[in-house]
Amino acid sequence: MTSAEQPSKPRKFAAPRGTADILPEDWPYWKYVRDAAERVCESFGYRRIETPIFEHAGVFLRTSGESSDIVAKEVYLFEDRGHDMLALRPEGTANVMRAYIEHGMASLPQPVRLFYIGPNFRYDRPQAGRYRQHTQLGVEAVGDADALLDAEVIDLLVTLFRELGLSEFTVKLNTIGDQTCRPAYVDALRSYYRPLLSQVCDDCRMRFEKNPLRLLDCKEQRCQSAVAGAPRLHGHLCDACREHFARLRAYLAALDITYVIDEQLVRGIDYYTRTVFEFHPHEEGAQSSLGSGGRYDGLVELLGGPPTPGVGFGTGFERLIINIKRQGVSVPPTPAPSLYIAHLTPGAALAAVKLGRAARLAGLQVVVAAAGRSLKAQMRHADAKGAAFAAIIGADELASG
RNA sequence: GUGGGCGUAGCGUAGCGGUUAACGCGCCAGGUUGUGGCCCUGGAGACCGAGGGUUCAAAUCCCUCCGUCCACCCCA
Repeated sequence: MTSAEQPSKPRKFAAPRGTADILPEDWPYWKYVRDAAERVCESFGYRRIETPIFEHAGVFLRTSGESSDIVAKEVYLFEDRGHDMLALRPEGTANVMRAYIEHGMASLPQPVRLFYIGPNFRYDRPQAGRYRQHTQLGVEAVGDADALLDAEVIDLLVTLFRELGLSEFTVKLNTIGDQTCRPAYVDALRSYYRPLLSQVCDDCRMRFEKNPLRLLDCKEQRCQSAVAGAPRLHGHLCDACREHFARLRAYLAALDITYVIDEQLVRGIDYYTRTVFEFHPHEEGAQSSLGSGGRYDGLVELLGGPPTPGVGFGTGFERLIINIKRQGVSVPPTPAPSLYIAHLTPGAALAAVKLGRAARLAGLQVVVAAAGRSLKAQMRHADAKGAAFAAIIGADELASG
C-alpha cells in the first residue's frame, strides 16, 4: 500500500512542553491577581511599562552572569532572519533597565518607579509551579540608593500578598555586600574553600571558579559542613553596606514587616548588590519562592548607562494562583449573563439578534441562543450559563411585536 | 541535567491475557413538567500515548520512544 492510498490523519498538536493554556475557568484567578497587582502598584505610585518579550541576547547574557543557570542553560536563544541574535526574556529587570537607558529616564525626577506584567521564558524541566513560560509581575525603583526604596518594594509585595488574601508566607532577607566589600569577602571565601575542594561537590568546584558566592547556598549534603564553617559575609561588610542594611531594617521595623535574616540567601543572578530577599510560602513544596528580588546598583552601567542604583522584585502569577487556591481564597466569579434570548423560528432569530444588540447597548450582558435548537435545549443552556433572565421569542411574540 | 509515578472517550475512572472496551460527569436528542433545573429514555464520542516484540489470542506481559505529573537541581 502506498502512502497515497492511506490518507494520513493530520497531526494533533499539544501546547509545547512547559506551557499552559489559561482556560476560561481559570481566568477569574488571573483577573483577580492582575487587578490586585495593578491596584497595589498604582497605590505606591508605580507606573506601568511593557517591553518586548525578546531582546538582543546581550541584554540578558551580559547582565545575569555567564555562570548563572539562567544564562548557562535556560535562555531561549535564536537568530532571526536578519541574523540578529535574540533572546526570549528570562527575567524582567535587565530589559526594563535597557528601556530606562534608551528613553533617557535618567533625566526624569528620580527615583523612577515602574511595574510590568508579562511572560518570561526559561528552558527548564517543568514541574509544579515551574513552567517554561510563566507570567511575572515586576516592580523596579530606579535612580535612588537609599534603603527606603528597598523597604518600599518589600512593603509593596507584602501589601499585594495581603490584598490577595495570602497570609502564610515568610520574608527572607539578606545583604550580599557591594563592589567595595564583596571582593575581599570572595577572597576570604576562596581561601577557606581551596583546601576543601576535594570534599565538595562538582557544582561547588565550578562555583569556586566562577561564582564563589553561590557556594553558600549549595544544598548538597556533602557540602553542608563546608558551608557551615565558611567565613560569614556579614563580618566582611563595608561600613556603607552595613549602614544600608541597618537602615533597611529600621524601615521594615517602622512598617511592622516581620522577616528572617538568612545569611545563606544568595540570588541566582549576578547583578545583585546589597539587599536580596525572597518570599516563601509556609507550606514547603515545589514552588519554594513566591517572589524575590533585591538591589542592583551596577546593572544600568553594565548595560552602558550612567551609574544608576535600583531595586526591585519579580513575583510569579502561576505560583500566586497555586497558593491562592491552596489557601482557599475565594475570587470573584466570571459574571453570568443578565439576559438570555431564546427564539423558536428563523424569523424570531432575526428579532433575537436585534433585541440582543439593543439590550447590550442598554448595559446588559446578553447571550443570544444558537439557531435551530429546541426550546428545551435553549432553556437548558440559559440555566447552564446562569442567566438571570430568559426572554423567549416565538410566533406569538413576533406577531404581537 | 538526575530520579520516581502515570498515560483507556472532553474530564474523572474501571477493566490488568480470552470474543461488539465498562461506568460516572459533561455533550446531543427525546419523554415528563406550569417552557429550565430534578427525574426517565436514547444517541454521539476511544484505532486503550506511539512503535516494536512475546502469544493461538495483548488495553492487559516485555522493550524502546514520546508525553505528562512529582521530586532533586534551579528559580517566579
